[in-house]
Amino acid sequence: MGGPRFEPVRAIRAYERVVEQVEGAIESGALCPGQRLPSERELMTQFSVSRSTVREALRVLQARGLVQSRPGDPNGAEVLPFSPAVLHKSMSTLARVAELSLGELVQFRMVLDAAAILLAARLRTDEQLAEMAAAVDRMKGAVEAGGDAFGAADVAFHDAVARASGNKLIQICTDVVRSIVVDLIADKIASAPDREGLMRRSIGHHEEVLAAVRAGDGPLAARRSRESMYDYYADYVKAEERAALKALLE
Amino acid sequence: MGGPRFEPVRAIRAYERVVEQVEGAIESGALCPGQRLPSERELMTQFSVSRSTVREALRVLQARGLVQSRPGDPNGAEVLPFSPAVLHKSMSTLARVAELSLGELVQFRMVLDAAAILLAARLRTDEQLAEMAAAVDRMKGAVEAGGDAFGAADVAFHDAVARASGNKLIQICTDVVRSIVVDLIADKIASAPDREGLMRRSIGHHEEVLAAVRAGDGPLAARRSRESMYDYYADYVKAEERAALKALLE
DNA sequence: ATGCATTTGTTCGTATGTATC
DNA sequence: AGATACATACGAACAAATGCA
Repeated sequence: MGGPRFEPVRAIRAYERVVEQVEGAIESGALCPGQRLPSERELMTQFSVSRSTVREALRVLQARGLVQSRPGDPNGAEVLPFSPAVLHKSMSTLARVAELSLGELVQFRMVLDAAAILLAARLRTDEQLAEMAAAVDRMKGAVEAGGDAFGAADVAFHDAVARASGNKLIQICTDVVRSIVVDLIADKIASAPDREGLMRRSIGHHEEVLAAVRAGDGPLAARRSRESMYDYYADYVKAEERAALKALLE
Repeated sequence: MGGPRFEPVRAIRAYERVVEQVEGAIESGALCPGQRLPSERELMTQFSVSRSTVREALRVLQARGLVQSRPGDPNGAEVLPFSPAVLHKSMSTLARVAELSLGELVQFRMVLDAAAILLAARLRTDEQLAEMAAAVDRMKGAVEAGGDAFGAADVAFHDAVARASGNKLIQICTDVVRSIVVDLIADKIASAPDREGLMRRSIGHHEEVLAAVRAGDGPLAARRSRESMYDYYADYVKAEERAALKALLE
């Protein structure tokens, strides 16, 4: 019994090996953001493959957000710093293709934002607290000025909170999911009947959260954050999904 | 003031337009998983571009996990059902390139797993509860049998919980982050001094969580889940990061 | 500011291995 | 087994864009 366990030999495409090598060089740090890859013609001699193969590999690397090539650039493709754009893209298609409901997305935001705020309440610096307060002030100013900059100020607040949480993964994921949710219902928000009232109530919620963060009361800040999010989005969530959201409000 | 706001005209590559059209057809539902794209030669006539351009577009679509092409297949590329593989890939590179620390990953798991368990405690069916109990039983059996199947049973438990949460996004993200964490420290776990003791203590934690789920006490289940995860992973996290983890234990 | 050389974007033709009928 | 259609891969060529002398 037993015998040697042979791996099934799946045909590795030529371009895949090129991708693997370049990807490995980037992830190992041998290639740093800002550095340039050799030109396509140079790469084809180094890997001894054709130009078409090199180009297919470069397209894949570009789709993964690792490199970027511009036409005519004598320096070759540029190695990019990490950006959550690819993560954003794959989560967006996940939301569409895997049929994520708005309720699931909002619920995810309630979980992650509350966690970020709980951590921020305990780990924040005074400077970060000032950023949050400034964002809330800008939200107030936006209401007076007609509400155009309200969304941006709201994003700034949540981003300041996410950064203060000290967890880059939380920061990136909250940002990605927030923008997806906003995309889904931007039109509905814009055409809401009592838009100014919604904004004022949202500001009140944010001030309550901010006060709890200032006081260092993480659990209270988290609870208020969940309530605020529920209050703001519940109307747009299908009725049968609201129960799942309420389950987070204890 | 104000004038017409012109968009910067970025040169759209030919392959990008092919990608956009096919991607749109898939996301709009015009192309369903299992269906086949036209052959490359057919696509080049339909889009009136060359073969290479079609191929580069197909590479990008493949990198995004939307289609898959096999050599010699008379039917052309296959439209794939959504898989979190791309999400997994981009989060993995995020973990490496953006220098996510183990502490951040574990903290993220503590947040998401606790949320999943809180929801599961309130929304689970009896059948799902039985699945969780069965998984814990298998963990026990694995310890007797030498610990080989312990990890798989542990995964099965957390997967059952995530499914019972009713939130596909939570389910996918917990799975992705769990596998990344496990990859990072699989060797350290395997060579732990008192491996059997670790497993037994982990089983005890899982039983406590399961009891709280059975009793429908979500907050208790969530707290026990966070404690369990902290207890299991804290040793592998850098000392200066442990404070951030403890902030979640209130 | 103007060419010039080089690079990428794109096209076309061809050869090869492979899967299906 | 053979024919057909396919994907893979190579190579040569031209246009557009870029950087540099």
